[in-house]
Order: sequence, then C-alpha cells, then structure tokens
Amino acid sequence: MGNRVTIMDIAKKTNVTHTTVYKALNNKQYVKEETKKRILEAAASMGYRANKVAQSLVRKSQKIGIVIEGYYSDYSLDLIRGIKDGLNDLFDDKVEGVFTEFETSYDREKTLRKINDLKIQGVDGIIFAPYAVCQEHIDMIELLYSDDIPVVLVTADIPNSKRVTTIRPNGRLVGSIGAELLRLCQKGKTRAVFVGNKNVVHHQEIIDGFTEKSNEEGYEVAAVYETQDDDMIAYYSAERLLKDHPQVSGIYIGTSHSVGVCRKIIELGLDKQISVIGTDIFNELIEYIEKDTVKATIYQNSYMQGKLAVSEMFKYLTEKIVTDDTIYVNPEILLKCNYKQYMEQER
Amino acid sequence: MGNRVTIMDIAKKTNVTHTTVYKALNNKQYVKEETKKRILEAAASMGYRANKVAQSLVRKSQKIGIVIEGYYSDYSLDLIRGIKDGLNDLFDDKVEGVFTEFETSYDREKTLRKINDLKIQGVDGIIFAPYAVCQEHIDMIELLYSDDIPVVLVTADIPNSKRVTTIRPNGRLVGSIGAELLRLCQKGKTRAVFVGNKNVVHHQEIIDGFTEKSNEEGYEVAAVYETQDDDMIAYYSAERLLKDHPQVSGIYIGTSHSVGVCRKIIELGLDKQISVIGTDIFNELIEYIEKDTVKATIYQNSYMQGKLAVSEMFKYLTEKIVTDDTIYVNPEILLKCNYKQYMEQER
DNA sequence: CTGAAAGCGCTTACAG
DNA sequence: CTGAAAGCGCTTACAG
Repeated sequence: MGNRVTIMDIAKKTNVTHTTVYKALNNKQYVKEETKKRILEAAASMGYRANKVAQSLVRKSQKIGIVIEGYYSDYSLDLIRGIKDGLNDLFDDKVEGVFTEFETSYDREKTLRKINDLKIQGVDGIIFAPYAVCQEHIDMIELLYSDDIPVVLVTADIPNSKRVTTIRPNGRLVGSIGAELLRLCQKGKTRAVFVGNKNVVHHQEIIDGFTEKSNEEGYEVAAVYETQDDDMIAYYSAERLLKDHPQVSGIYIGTSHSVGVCRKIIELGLDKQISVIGTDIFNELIEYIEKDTVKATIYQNSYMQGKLAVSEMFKYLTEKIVTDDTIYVNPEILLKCNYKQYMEQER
Repeated sequence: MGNRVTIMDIAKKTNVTHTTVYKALNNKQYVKEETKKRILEAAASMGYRANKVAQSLVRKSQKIGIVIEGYYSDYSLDLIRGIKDGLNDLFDDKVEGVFTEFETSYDREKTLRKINDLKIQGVDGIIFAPYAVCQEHIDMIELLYSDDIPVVLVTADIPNSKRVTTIRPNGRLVGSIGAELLRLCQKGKTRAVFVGNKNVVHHQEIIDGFTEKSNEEGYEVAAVYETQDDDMIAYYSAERLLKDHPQVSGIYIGTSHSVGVCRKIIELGLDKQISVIGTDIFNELIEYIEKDTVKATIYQNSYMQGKLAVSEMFKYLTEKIVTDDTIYVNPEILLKCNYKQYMEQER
C-alpha cells in the first residue's frame, strides 16, 4: 500500500509544490494553463486518485437542510430514520443535518418558508421530500440552483425542476408488481386499485403501471379510487366498489392508511373471494396480513431512500457528481412469513 | 461543528498529553491505572467519540484474504463482485483484498492450503465462503483464531467454529417464503422441493423451513430431491417425481442450476398445472420466468452478502466489534416484472 | 509510566 | 501565477 500516488508524488514529478498541484487538480484559479496541463497529465499517467479520507479530515463542515412535506406516517418516520442514520454515518466526514419541523398536514406555504429559512441559515444543500408538485416548488428549486444550493429530492420527483437527482421507488414498477401479484392469487378477471391522491405523481404512476400490466395480462381494471390516505374514505369507497362492481376479485391498495378497504371486505364476508395486495408495512396492516386478507404487500423502503438521499447529497457536495439522474429504490414484496424483517429494520 | 471533542480536549482537561490520552483510550500498556481512570471518565463526560476519518488516515493498511470454496456460479460471481465493491469502498481506508484463485469444484484440501498461504502472507483477516462443513474447517478457524486472524464467513455458517460472524440468508426463511409463494399460486395440496445437497447446511435449512411451513398450512411435501446443482440430475429427478407423485402441483427449487425441472415439466405439458418457485436469478432461469412456468424466484442477494462481509471485517479489524453473531441478508421475491432490476445490480 | 515530535494526504489562508 | 506553512485528529516510534 506504500505505493499510493499522492499530490506530493505529482509535485515532485512536475517540479512544482503540492499546493500548485492541488490547485490544478481542483480547478482553482491562478495556475498557468501550461503548468496545469502538465500536472493533469502527470496525475492521469500516474493513476492519481484523491484520498477521500484526507479530504474529509480537512474539509469544512457541510450543512444539509431537510424538509419533509406533509403526512406524518410510518413511511415518513422510516424516511427520517434513514436520513438520520445516513447523517450519522457521515458524522466524521463533518456532515451536519439541519431538520425543519415535521407537519401532519400538507401546507405549500409553510414548505416554501422552511426552505427559505434554511437558505438564510446557510445550508450547503437541501434534501426535500415533496408531497404534491406545484409551480412554486419548481421556482424555488430554480432559485436555490442559482444560489448554488443543490436540492436532492426523495420519495418523489418534481419534473422539470433543477433538482440534482431524486431517490424514489419507480411508481410504474410498483403498480406492475401489484398487478402481477394479483395474477398469481386472484380468482376472477376484474380488479380495482386504490391510491391516496392522483395529483401525487407517484400515485398516478402506480395507477398507470397497474392498469397497463393488468390489461396486458387480460384483466379489467373496473375502478380507481382516491382515499386521501384516510381510513374512513377507504372504507366507504370499498363499499361503493363492491356494490357497483360485485365481480371484483382483486384489489391493489397502492397507498398506506387505507386498511378500511380490508375492514369492509371482511365485514361483507368477501375475504375468501377477494385477494388484496397492500403497500408498505405498518401496524394497522399486520392484522390483515396475518388473516390472509392481504396476500402480500409492496415495501417501498423509505428508510433506504432516506439513507441514499444523504449519501447522494454528500457525493454531490464533495465531488459535484451524481450517480444518476434518477435513483430507483427497488420495491420489495413482503409476505406473512417475512414482513417482520422489515419493521424497524436497519440494513 | 467546531465543537467536536478531540483527544486534545481531553488532554487539556486532564492535564496530560494527547499521547497519554490515546494510550488510555486504546488500552495500551504503560498508563497508570489512576491516570487512565481519570482520562476515561473525562472522555465519557465530554462525549468523546474517536474520529474514524483521522484514524483511517494514519492506520497501517489492512490485508483481507478471500477464499471462496467451490462451485463457480452466478451466485459466486455476484458474491465476488460484492466483495470487490466493498473493498473498493474502503480503498482510502487502506483496506486491501488478497484474492485466492477460484475453483470450479469443491476441494477441501485446496481450501485449507489456500487459507494457510494467506496466513503466511500475513493477512489481517480472512473472508471465507464455505461450501460444505467439515471438522478440518473448524480446526483451521480455531488455529487462525489463536493466531489472532479473525475469520468472517459469508453465504453460510460453520456451527461451533470460532468465526467472528457470518453473513448469510436465513435458510429456513428462504424455505418458508418458497412455501408461502406456492400457497398463493398452487392449485392442489401436494408439493416437492429440490435442493443442491443436503450436506450443505443452508440447503438443509431450506428443506426444514419449506417443510415446516407447508405442513403448517396443510400441504404435503411428497418428496425432497438433491440435484447437486446439476441440470441433468434435476431433469431426471423431476421425471421420477412426476411419475411417482402425479398429484404434485407445486415445486420449490431451492437451488440454482436446476432448471432441468422446468424443462421436464414443459416437456410433459404440465406447466399449466404445476406452479414452480425458483431461487436466485441467472440466465437459464429467465426463459421459464418469461413463460410463467416459474412464478417467482427467491433472490438471496449474494452481492450484498459480499459487500457486508467486507464492511463487517473492517469493523472488526478496526474496532473489534461486530454487528451481530449472525447477520441475515433478507431474501427478496422476484417476479417477471422486476427480476431485471436484480441482474448486475449495484445498490 | 509520560511526553515531544513526526507524519498520514489533503485544504486553506497567507506571503512572495 | 507559485510556494511555504499550518492544521485536521489521530497513531507511531522514540526519548525521558
């Protein structure tokens, strides 16, 4: 290992000091073009690779602001846990998180105010988990961009915005998995899907993926309902569904907090005829998994999304590079025998 | 961030030099008990936490030897990729991997020789992926242990050995998932399971988990076959199975390289009646997933196992701590619509 | 038993 | 435009 190429080695070879090499390598001003070229060539030919450990030791600390918009659910709690663990992993790399308060409801104005506060506090970057998309968000991100404050999105994307990247599950894939799981266990040919809110891009994607896959495999999607992640709305929507479409034998619930659907199904004694697939894992769902009303649930791993959001932000802050324009977290399929592994998991 | 507690802060507070603090904190000899106690107390009260970045910068390089025993399959290739990526992540932490050659067959003697070679080369730790378990392995690990060379196992455990930890899928859980997936899509009540070799602890666990879960849910496991991960043996075993137990409607193939089972099923035109669940993902399996002969496959993520093995070894080498006595990697369920995400994946 | 000094590979003022 | 010096927070010989 004694053979690692350092800035000093390059300095010796090119007859300048390591300070000059540093400047050339990091594109700082005040290095003669010709010198710079020589240095860069030497670095390349010697296989130089900056030592990130040394860089972390001297770098000034980086502040990352965190804004999580609306809906205080298990999904958000896991997201936050992931972000916190991600920050903790980078503690010695001098990364600091600046959390803004969490809201139990969606308030566009508040979000904008919080982001502005973070800017004033001088954060180096912002991790933002948006709920619904709006023009103000796009404008705000544009503004931050021009102020050189990168924004990494998590759980959802904001199309046409200048965010650096987004870490999220692929909604169309989630919908497809829901459809395919139903194919495996559904008896009839008619289905329905429930989401929280069609204005949430992710939810629309789920509908699209579910519908496309269902049609492809010869199933009819008889109805799409919005539950606003409200258990009672879910309950009454299910009632309506089963009245209007008694031939339904498969339901995909593409959102959390909508176990009302299961309650209604059991109430009507239809739980042997109708197969249900759920989304994510949370306490209220367990009972229905244990009873086999819910055959499987699709876990979107918000914990991992949070963790990745932090590491991606760090990567961008320190190297100005990003893994990909969109980073998809694989949705996982949980059954009765393995869902427990995913509650409060670490990974 | 300027408020991080350093070794220097403790030194000032306790009126010694940072060298002494270092010794006290790291349990080095030649520190008076009383001084040590004072220092440790101060450190605790000040909330001291060693800076891992600084430690990595000065630590001498660590050599990790890698031995992968037998069977050169996609599973092993992904494992190796994981180990390599794990090592690469720790490049700046001065971690170096020393690979021994891979064998396409299982040779106990060769394994022992390779491990001994690594010891002579002076590695600081060994990552070992065993195939079958034997007393010689246990003895070898014991020997390494007394020479202060920690062994981290991956993909399987060696019970009663002095390995530091093992990173692996929970075989019983894999078997249970196989059984539960069959419950979702199987028509009849009789099943069979194929594994590579019952002497492989992991395979026996799969059988146990599968059988227990099947019985629990009212299914009969009519037969258990060993394929030796050989396609032709799998093919002929399937033939025998379907002759001896024509009522079989669900099959779990708990090992790779046994798609011969699927070939036989299709040949006999039974692919509409029999549901098959596979294990892991590799090229030969794709065709049967696409045709819906294999309804789902259980992915054991050897890539992640390899990556974790490296980080666990590093943790042990640098901090003498281990996350857990056994670290389970969650098996994931792949369907037709999402298996592609897992081929050559990074994560 | 305790301490003074050098060094890991960078970055950051500051001087020339 | 280039360089000399200090420093990040540890570990490692070496001296006392």
